[in-house]
Amino acid sequence: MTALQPAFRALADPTRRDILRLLSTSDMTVGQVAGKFQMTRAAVKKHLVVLEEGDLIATRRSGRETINSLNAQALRPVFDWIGYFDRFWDDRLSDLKSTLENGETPE
Amino acid sequence: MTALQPAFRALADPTRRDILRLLSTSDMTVGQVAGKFQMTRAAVKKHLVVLEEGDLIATRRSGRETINSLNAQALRPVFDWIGYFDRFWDDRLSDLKSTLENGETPE
DNA sequence: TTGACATGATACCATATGGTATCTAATAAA
DNA sequence: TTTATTAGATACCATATGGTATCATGTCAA
Repeated sequence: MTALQPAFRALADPTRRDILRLLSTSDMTVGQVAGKFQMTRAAVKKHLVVLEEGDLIATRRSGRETINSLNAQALRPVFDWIGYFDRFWDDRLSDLKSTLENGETPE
Repeated sequence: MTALQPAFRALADPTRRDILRLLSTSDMTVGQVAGKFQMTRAAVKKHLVVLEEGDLIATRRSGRETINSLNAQALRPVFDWIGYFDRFWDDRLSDLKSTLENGETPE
């Protein structure tokens, strides 16, 4: 079973969502990420920990620096969970998807 | 701009996500929803308020009952926000979508 | 070696959050 | 008209959360 909760929890904070966007442009050290926000490095670090708990980012050590990188794959289960509801949308993708999965050609 | 925050916040709690799933099967009164969970009606009511703040559910009064119904449309911006990252997934939908949006036919 | 720098860890604080218990108001039914 | 039912409002509580300040540690460079 996929642990959705830590990912959903991590996404609930706007700063953390901004961090994910940032990391989608390039990997960054803790200091580089912190430099983009109006809060202390410690606060940013805490957000990074929550993102890590949600498996939304990966970290690797390089000397005295810790490099944070996006793990977008972990967003997939969240995307799919929400995607369940697309059947209730007016402009939905489900018709398209099922059509293609059946090997048919859309009009 | 779409107010993503109240929706993301509402989705961060597992009980609230369960409530959304419940309401996707049928509209329910507060009491009916509460009957599905191991917590007081007051606690469930609080969750319903948060879901309402996120615009994820709509309510209408019928006599002394309040009927809650899913507003799946409000999940769309959340879905799209996460969908931004699909370009980083191995098995992504973006190629397919852009192809179709250009009126082309997938292979 | 010594100092500067990047990070991590910890203690602390105010507020938000998720829950309960309890009370009031409106409506349906006897 | 009573009485039971459904819901909303409020007070209260323990814990989680988002933030700060501060200190310890490892690593790079002079």
